[in-house]
Amino acid sequence: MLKIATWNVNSLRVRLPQVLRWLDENQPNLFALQETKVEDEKFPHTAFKESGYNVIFTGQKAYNGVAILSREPPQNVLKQLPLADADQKRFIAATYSISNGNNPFDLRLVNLYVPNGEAVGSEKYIYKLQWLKQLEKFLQQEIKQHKYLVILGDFNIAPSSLDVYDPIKWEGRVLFSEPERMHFGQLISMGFFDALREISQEPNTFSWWDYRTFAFRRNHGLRIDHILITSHLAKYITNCYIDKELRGAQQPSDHAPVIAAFKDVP
DNA sequence: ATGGTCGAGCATCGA
Repeated sequence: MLKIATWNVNSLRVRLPQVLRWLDENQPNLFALQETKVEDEKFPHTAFKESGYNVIFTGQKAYNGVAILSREPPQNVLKQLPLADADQKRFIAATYSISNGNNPFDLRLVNLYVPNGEAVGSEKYIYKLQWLKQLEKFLQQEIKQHKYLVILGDFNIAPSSLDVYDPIKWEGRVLFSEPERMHFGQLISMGFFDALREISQEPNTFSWWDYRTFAFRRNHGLRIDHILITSHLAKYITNCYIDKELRGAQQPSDHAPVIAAFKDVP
């Protein structure tokens, strides 16, 4: 049994009690976090060690920042997307030896905080598309080298109209524009599987709701947080779901965690 | 109706 999860926490220091409680209750092997919004010197690593988790992170003041909590120790850690902006801390990857009964295998985990893009046509939008292009170049190499490869995090892309509460209103807007969806489709044609869609085709399954306009209460959300897996893992997936409970908690992140579970690989 | 609310860190920016 292997459990992998991702959550955009929107400030790790504010959400730390929620992260620790969620870890204790769910016991994932691997937990990817985005928008930690904390410099490395101020990262709260001791709290995770006390919970029995290894942690790797790369962050900066006020914006961005990613981390991976893991039961297994990290190997071959990479803290930057090659050929992308090194000033924005949006990428961290590592390899983990998964026990898998008595038949261990190496799993490569790539944790992303894809640029938001602000508005279609803006400078930030162009930066987002360039960043995604570099990601695809990187993953074309990575997928050759790693049989068990997982790409997860906040992609800031809703892949299809099933993933948007009002697709007509959202058509052509940032997070749901055609070029962004094409990039997501590129990852699928590269050989990745959308873990949630391996389990369920339900519409209105969202991972992010705007803080404004009572969006969560009205389920006005988008599914922009994803777990992508190679076919070798897709064969053994047993469950994938979004834990909406945390979004309804006191002082919530605007995102909810996504969780995927796998049975042992023969 | 181009608003609204968070978080970081102290005026505004980013989402």
